[in-house]
Amino acid sequence: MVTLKQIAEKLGLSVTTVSKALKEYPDVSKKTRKLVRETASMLNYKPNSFAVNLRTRESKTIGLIIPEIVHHFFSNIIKGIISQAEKKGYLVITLQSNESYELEKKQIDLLLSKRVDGILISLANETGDYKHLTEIIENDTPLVMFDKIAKIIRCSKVLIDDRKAAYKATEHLIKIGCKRIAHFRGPLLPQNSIDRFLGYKQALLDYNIPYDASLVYINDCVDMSFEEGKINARQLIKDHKDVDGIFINTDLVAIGAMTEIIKNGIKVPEDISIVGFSNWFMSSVISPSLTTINQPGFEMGKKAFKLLYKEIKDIKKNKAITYKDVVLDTDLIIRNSTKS
Amino acid sequence: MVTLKQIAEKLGLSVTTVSKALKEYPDVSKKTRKLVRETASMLNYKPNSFAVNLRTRESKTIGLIIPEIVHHFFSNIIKGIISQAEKKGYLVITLQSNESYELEKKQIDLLLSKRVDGILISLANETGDYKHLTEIIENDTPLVMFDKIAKIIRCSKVLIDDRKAAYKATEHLIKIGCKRIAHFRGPLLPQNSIDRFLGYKQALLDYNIPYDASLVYINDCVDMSFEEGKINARQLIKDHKDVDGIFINTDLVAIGAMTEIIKNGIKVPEDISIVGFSNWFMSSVISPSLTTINQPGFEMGKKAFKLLYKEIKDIKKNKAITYKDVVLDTDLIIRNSTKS
DNA sequence: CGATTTGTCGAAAACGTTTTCGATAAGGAT
DNA sequence: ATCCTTATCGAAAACGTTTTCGACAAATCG
Repeated sequence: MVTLKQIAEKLGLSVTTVSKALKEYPDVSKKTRKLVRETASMLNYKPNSFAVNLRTRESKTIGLIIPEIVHHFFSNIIKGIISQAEKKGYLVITLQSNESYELEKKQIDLLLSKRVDGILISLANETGDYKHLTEIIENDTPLVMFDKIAKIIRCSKVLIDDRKAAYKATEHLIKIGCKRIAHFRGPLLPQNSIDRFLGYKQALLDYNIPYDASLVYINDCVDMSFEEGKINARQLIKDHKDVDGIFINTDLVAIGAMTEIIKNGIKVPEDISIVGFSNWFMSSVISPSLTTINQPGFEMGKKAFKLLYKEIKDIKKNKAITYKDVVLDTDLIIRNSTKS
Repeated sequence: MVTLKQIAEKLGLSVTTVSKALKEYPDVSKKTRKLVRETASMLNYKPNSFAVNLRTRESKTIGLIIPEIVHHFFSNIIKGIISQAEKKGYLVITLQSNESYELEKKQIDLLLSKRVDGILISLANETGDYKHLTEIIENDTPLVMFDKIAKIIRCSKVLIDDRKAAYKATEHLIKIGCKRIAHFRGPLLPQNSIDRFLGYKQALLDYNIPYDASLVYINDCVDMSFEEGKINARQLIKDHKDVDGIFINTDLVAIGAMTEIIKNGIKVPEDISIVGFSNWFMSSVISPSLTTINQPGFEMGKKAFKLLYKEIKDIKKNKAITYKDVVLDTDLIIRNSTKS
């Protein structure tokens, strides 16, 4: 590996001058600059980033912690983050918390000890304690949370308006004539679940439909799976013969529920209309195609990185950083699982 | 940030001794070791990884280049890689080539200049020239290719037996009684396409079914999309009224084709049986569910990292590295898009 | 012509580790 | 007493950059 020193010796210059020549310093003549440039590219010189990191105290690398990589929404976010980071010359170290609080903690420690320039995180469902997050901030490492956030933590956040989205979804069911609308809300803890539930409830309220707690199905297992949808659907069919609409937390669960419902001879959307959440690709492909809420994953990733980038720059300039909450809007995508 | 020097001064020791005490060197007394340990953890000391990297010439970080992140198979691979890397104390920098040769080249440059300890790559479809790959090897950076590989390059590879898998798929169609079997092979270049095509052809040969080139549909656009399947299917229906089976390069395309076929009043699997490739999650969920080939993405990722890890260790010990080709087996998953 | 500015360069410190090689003292053996 | 081992520590070099500060010559100015 060729170093500055080698170039310097070859040209009879000092390391200082060579370094300066390569970085547009004004106090080196055009002639030597050209000379240095040429031999550097001739020898295929690449600055040793370890040394640069040590000297400049930054690594041009950020950390990303996500609950689950194999997930249409999240992988879109990852893609958005990486694409934006690359534009600004940053690399992304990705870790998966597997929805585990313990892992999340360990991984934050790992990233901090690697001295990444900033951290992007979407919280695990399990996470209820935030000491590990405040540790990031105390470490003066910029932090931006997205999607699964903790409201208490003082940092920038980018999220979608789950409440509004759930409201839209439920409102749609109401407007097409549903009277008894169930809700599969998934786990209890995460803010997303709560907000979606609140949106659902608000819509019922606004349209004078009585709220019935027995129509809300909770699943506290960690992963929101296809099976979960089936189980809930089976239970729902048994419990409530009169349900004519369901708003479901996730497309995957919705698809599970829909297949189970259809298997039981109930027609979708004629007997029961279903609205999902996330707009997974497959939702447009199954039959009947699923009415759902589109979450802009790619945009969310891009935005999250942009916020982080700004904080990194601000911290370097010793400017006070201002925390922003960015709320991305969602679209209701009407397909064939809801009657028209 | 607390450094070795600060601990040393606080205890009236030298930096050397502190460093040794923290790393189980034998020439430091148990008493001082304990003392150093305690104050280090009290002060929340974390070694500056920039300095460690510079000194030890390794970053405990590897690079990963993948054509497309938002993809069930690939994101499973990523997950496998990251999970295995984490076990060994390695972090993963992920980049996406977007199926572009130029980007791929740039990203390899980026990773090399970051001095990652090794590189894992799945080639872009566009890539036909391999100079950037040999550059990695000349750089003494371990390289392992997976899935989309270049046979000529001397490095370890992990791949699935596309040929055998395609053979299995085609054989299945033959055994259930199909006589005129079409093949949507996707783009021309990548080895996967070629091998799958060869497997298809071999199966026909072995079962004495004449090969008809007009039954093979090629798509040279870069992304294998849902639309592509529809277009091909439309063409196929027009060209050949007698086709009773299709083996399709990718589940996504297969699903596109299937919806188009059904839309045209042709019954699946009664009139035409369809076999896909990849076992995307959604394939089990659509109706009719899709018979397909299961690609073990997670295992592939794990295996790829394991190979890379071994090479990294061997290079450090100056041991000669031996290149391995690992072939992972696939399963035919029979569902409802093929008659029984 | 002396004084000052401008244009080029290099010495040296610093970033925080790791590791080699001695140094010293204490203890044991002879 | 001398010699050798053993245990414990530290000085110093090295990794390869970046950046500050000063040195020197040449050019400009009054």
